Amino acid sequence: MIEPTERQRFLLALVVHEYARTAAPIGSRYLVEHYNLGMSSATVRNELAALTEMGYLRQPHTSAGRVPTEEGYRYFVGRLLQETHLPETLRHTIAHQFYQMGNDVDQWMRLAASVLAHQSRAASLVTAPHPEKARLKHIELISTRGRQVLMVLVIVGGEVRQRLMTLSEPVPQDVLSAAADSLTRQFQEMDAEAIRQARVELSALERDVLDWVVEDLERAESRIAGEIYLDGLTNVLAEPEFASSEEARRALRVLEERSRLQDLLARTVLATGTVGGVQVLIGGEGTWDELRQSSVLLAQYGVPGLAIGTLGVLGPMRMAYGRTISVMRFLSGLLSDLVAETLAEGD
Amino acid sequence: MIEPTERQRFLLALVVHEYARTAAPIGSRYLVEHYNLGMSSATVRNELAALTEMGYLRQPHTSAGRVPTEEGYRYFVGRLLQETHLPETLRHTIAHQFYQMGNDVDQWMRLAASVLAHQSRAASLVTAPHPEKARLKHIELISTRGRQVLMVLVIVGGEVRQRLMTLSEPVPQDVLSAAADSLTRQFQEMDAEAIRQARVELSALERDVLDWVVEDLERAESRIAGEIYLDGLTNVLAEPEFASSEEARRALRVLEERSRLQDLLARTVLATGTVGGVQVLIGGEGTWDELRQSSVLLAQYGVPGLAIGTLGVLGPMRMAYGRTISVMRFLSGLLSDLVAETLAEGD
DNA sequence: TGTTAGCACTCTCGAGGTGAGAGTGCTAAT
DNA sequence: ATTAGCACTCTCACCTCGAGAGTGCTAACA
Repeated sequence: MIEPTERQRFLLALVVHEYARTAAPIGSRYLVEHYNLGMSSATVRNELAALTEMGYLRQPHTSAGRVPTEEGYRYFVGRLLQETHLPETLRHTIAHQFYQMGNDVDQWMRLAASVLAHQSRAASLVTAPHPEKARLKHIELISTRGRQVLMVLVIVGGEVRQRLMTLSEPVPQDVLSAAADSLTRQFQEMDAEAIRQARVELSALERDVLDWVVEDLERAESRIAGEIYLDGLTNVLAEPEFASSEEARRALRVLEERSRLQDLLARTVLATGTVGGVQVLIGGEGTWDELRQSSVLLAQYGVPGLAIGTLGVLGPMRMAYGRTISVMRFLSGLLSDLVAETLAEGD
Repeated sequence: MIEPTERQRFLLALVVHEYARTAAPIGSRYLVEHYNLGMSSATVRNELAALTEMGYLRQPHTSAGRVPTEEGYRYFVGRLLQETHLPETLRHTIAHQFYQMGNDVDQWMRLAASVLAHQSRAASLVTAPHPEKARLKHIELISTRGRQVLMVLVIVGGEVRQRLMTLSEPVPQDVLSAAADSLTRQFQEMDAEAIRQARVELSALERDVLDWVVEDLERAESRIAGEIYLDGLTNVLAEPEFASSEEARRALRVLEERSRLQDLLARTVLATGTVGGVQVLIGGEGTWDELRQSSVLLAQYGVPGLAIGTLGVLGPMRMAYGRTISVMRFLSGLLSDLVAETLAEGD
C-alpha cells in the first residue's frame, strides 16, 4: 500500500475526525470552509482523489463526499492517531468513584462498564478479573438440609465458587467442617493438576469432595473470562448506521451470544492492531461478518499471573478512537491497580 | 365500557390473533377469506365498526383494517385469552435440560432466560431466587494477604455473599476460623434485626465482623431482586414496530437501566391484570412512557417465605400472549420446584 | 330485525418523474 | 504545483397519480 504524503495524512485524519462527528460524507468544500487549510478546494479535491486511489477513502456514490475505508481507519489508528488527553478532573472523578466503592469487585465491574459506555458513547463490556491458573485457597462445606451440602470454594486471587452437592447419606456439620479443614490444609495453593497427582490417604467423603473441587478448579481455568458485564447497548442503537435495526441486531447479537463473545475475547491476545495495549478490530477484520459496520476495541487489565480481565467497546466504525482508547487505557490502569492492591497486598 | 356480544368477542380475539401474526391491520374481507365465519364481510364490517366504537379496536387511517387498542388487549388478556397448551414433548425437553444441569443456580437462571426468550421470541428477564428475609446460615473468614480478610456469608436459602475487608492488624487464620465458628454458632438462623438486638459478649474482632455481617444481611434484604439475567434483547429489534430503532432504544433502556428495572419489578406484587399468576402490563399502563408500544409480562416463582424470584418478558404489544403466558407459568412451576427441592429438602 | 350485496368514497402506498444541490474530475490559466 | 471555472453525475426531497384495499352507507332480502 502506497504511503501518503504528509499533507494527505493530515487530510485523512481530518476526514476521519469530521466523519466521526457528522456521520455524513465529507466533501472538499466542507473542509476548506471549516478549517484554515491554506489551500483551495480544488487542491483538496486532488488530494482526496489520491487518497481514494490509494484505498484509504471511498465515495458512497459518484457525487458524494469521502468516507474512510476500513484501510483508512487502520492507517489512522495505527499511524495518525494522537491520544486524547483526558482532563485531570475527569480522571479524578472516575478514580474517586472507584475508591469510594470499597472492595466490592461486583460494583467495580458495574462501574467500569458504565463509565466506559458513557465515555465512549458505545456499548461496553467488562469481564471480572479471572485467575489464569486456578489455585485452591480454601474449602468450606456447609450442611444445608438432609443430604445436601453447599461447597464454597475460594480460589487464590479471590474468586469464590459455590456448588450444591447431594451426598449418599447425611453427614453432620462437624464432620463436614473437619473434612473441609483437612482438605484445605493438604491442598492449599495447589492447582487442579497438582491436586489430581498428589494422591493422599483420604476418607470416602473427602475423596468425593475433592473430585468436585478438582472439577470446579478446572472449570474456573477453562473459562476464558470471569463474569461478563455489559452496558450501553442502547447507545449503539442511537447511531445512524444502526438505524436500520437489522444491522444493529447483528452487531448486538455478538455481545448477547455467549459463544461469539468468547470467540471475540479470545482474540484479545492475538493482536491485529495494537495501540498502547488496546486492540482495535475494525469492521470485523474479515472474520466476524456481523461486525462489518462496527469496530471493537479490547484491552486487558489486571496482574499477569494472578488475575486478568478484559475491557471492550463495541461501536460504529466511525467511533471516536482517540477518546475511547484513552479512556480504556485509563480504566485499565485503574482496575489493574485495584486488582493489585486488593489481591496482592503484602506480597 | 360496553360489553361486546359473543360474536364481537370472537371477532376481537380473531383480530388480536391475526394481528399478532401478521403485524398488519386486519380487514373484514381478510377475516372472511381466512376463516369459515358463516357470515359476509359486510356483517363483519358492522361488528368491527361496533368494536371500534366501543374502543377495543382502532383504524390507523380511514381506509385501513383494524388494530387492537390497549383496551382491546386488556379485554383480550383478561377475558378472552385461552391458555395455549404446551406440547408435552416441549415441556419434557425443557424440564430435562434443567434437571441435567445439576444444582447450579447460575446455570438455571441462564437457561430459564434463554428458554423464555426463545419461546416468546421477545426479550426475557430472570432474577435469581432471593430470600425475603435474610437469615444467617454460615460465616467463614479466610485470610488472604496481610490484613485482608475475605468474608464469605451464606444465607439461609443458599445465597452466598462475599466481601473483602481490611483489619487494623493481621490476624492468623486459626483465630479467624475460631471467630467465624463462634459467630456462626451464636447467630445461626437469625436475621439482621435479631442479631443487632441479641447483644452478646464478643471480642473486638468478632464485633467488627458482626457489623459487616449485619450490614450485608440488610443489603441482601433490601435488594428487591437477586442477580438479573437478560436474554433475547435482539429479538425485539426484529419486530417491525421497533424497526425505527428509536422506539427500540426506549424500550430496551428499561431493561438496561437498573433503576427503571427495579421500578418495574416492584410492580410484580401490585397486580394490574393477572392471569394465573402472570401479570400483564400493556403499553406501559400509563406509567412507563418508554413502554408505550410494548407489553411486559411478569411472574414470580419460588417458595414464599424462603426465596422468590421473578420472570419477565418484554415484547411488542401484539405479542403472542397465550403462548408466552403458558411458557411463563410452566417455567415458574419448574423453577419453584427446583428451588423447593434444592433449598428445602428434608424440611 | 339481522344479514348481505353493491357501490361510492377515502386513504395509503409505490412507481415514475423532476429539479435543486452537492460534489466531483478535468482543463486551462497562473 | 495550485487554482478558478465549468460541465457532468448522482442523490434526495418532492411531486403526481393510479392501483388497491378497506371502509361506511343504502337498499334489498330472509
